[in-house]
Amino acid sequence: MTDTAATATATVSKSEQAYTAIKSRIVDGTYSPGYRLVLAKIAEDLGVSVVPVREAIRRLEAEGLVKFERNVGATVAGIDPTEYLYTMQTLSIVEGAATALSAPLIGEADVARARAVNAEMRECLQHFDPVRFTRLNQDFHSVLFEHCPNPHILDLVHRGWNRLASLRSSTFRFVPGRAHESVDEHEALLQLIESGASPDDIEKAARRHRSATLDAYLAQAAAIELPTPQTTQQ
Amino acid sequence: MTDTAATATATVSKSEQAYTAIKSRIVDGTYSPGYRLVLAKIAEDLGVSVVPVREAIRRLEAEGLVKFERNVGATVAGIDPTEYLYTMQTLSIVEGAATALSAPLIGEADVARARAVNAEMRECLQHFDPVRFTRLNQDFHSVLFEHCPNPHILDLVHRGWNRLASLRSSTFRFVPGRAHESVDEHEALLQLIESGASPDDIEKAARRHRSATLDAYLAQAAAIELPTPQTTQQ
DNA sequence: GAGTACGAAATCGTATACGAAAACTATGGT
DNA sequence: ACCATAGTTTTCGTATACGATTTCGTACTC
Repeated sequence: MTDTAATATATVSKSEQAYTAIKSRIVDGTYSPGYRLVLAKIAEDLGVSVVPVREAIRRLEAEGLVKFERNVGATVAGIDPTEYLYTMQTLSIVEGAATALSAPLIGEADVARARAVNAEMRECLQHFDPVRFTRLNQDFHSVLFEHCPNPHILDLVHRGWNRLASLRSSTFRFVPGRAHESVDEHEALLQLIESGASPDDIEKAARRHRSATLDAYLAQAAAIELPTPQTTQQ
Repeated sequence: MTDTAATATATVSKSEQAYTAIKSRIVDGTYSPGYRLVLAKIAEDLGVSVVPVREAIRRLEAEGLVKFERNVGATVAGIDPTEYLYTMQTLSIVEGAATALSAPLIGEADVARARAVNAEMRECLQHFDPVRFTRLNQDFHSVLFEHCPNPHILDLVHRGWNRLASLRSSTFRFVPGRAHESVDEHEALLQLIESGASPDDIEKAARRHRSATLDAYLAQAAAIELPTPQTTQQ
């Protein structure tokens, strides 16, 4: 592992290294929202100087994963219902488009794979395993949009998912009732694709699928009077 | 002017300065596609060192305005029919969504302003003034999406427009026949909005408006056997 | 006791410097 | 005449250093 990293180090710039390292730590939750990213500290951790770290952080800022304030420092972009709404809405749009554009390129093997994943998701509901459910959910949708022929749109989708991952979205999204609906909608989506439905219908369905998740969260958040908005600080 | 810049310098980081300066030079065409951005040279021009320039360029890379290659250097993102297609397709999606989300917030004053702009665009067609036409076109669409309540989507729209600007898109887009259609479609869009049409219909219309421009270009490009793909070099 | 002012510590921002990689040029061989 | 190769130049990549700014803690005043 360290070996692989070292080998890679030879061909990859340190700034790239830092970017990847920090990004994955944000996405996997090692650095959770609000966490203060002190340049010097990260630089030391990664065994590089501050310049590449700074550069990496600026790039992550552009992706919305990091919040950067002049002369103050960088923090992992915070959890905030409004941001969640923005992100989900944007994702519903770009993901819907990506799925529609992918649809004609999705083969039987892909559908079979997606079905297998969806079946596993059903199991997760039995054993109540939200973490695994969330991961599988990403796998499922990856199958749907991974063939998208427009790399710009695909990139936007990935950014959205990363954003959600960094927001530890499973805490948001795992509304049990909604999860059951979700797997049903997945099956419906697959059938729509299999049946060669129009891109427009597929797009609508994909979009609605995500919107529904957002709505479920909003409804719950309103009901429980927002347990999540632990505003800014870490 | 220099005065204003100097005053601003006091409160704005040099990296920010560099970012803004380079960005505007790309968007306004001072640095045209393929132009080589030599760090040291830009640094000298702006009176700063290479570090902030490098940072700025990395940020511009994230926005797709700059292409950056390890150990080789940065160039202004090139003109390339494929990229144009990707950008336009993406823009049609996000702009369509932005317009639909804005629509309920567009007031009579906005519509009037848009009409005035559109009238001017008609004039530009008489006097054949593509540059002004392009600028007005942006103004027109700004009215349509500027009220978009989702800043993420709005940001994506802006990035798309900047991208097109950097691609000197008027050379692409100003297909005379298409320009006439375009102003008509603008009027139709305004009427749709005035009549309180469903967001869905507005989105479709806005999206189609842009797709049609793309199609017109593609048709022309196919006909003239691509005069534009002056591939990479500057 | 609360609020303000001052000083120390932490952290950021950027210039400078130097090593490394790529691009270019010139020279020699076939 | 053309290709390969070695040397030179350009340009990038990053470490280090230091000044600037903010933050935090402490003491002082009202």
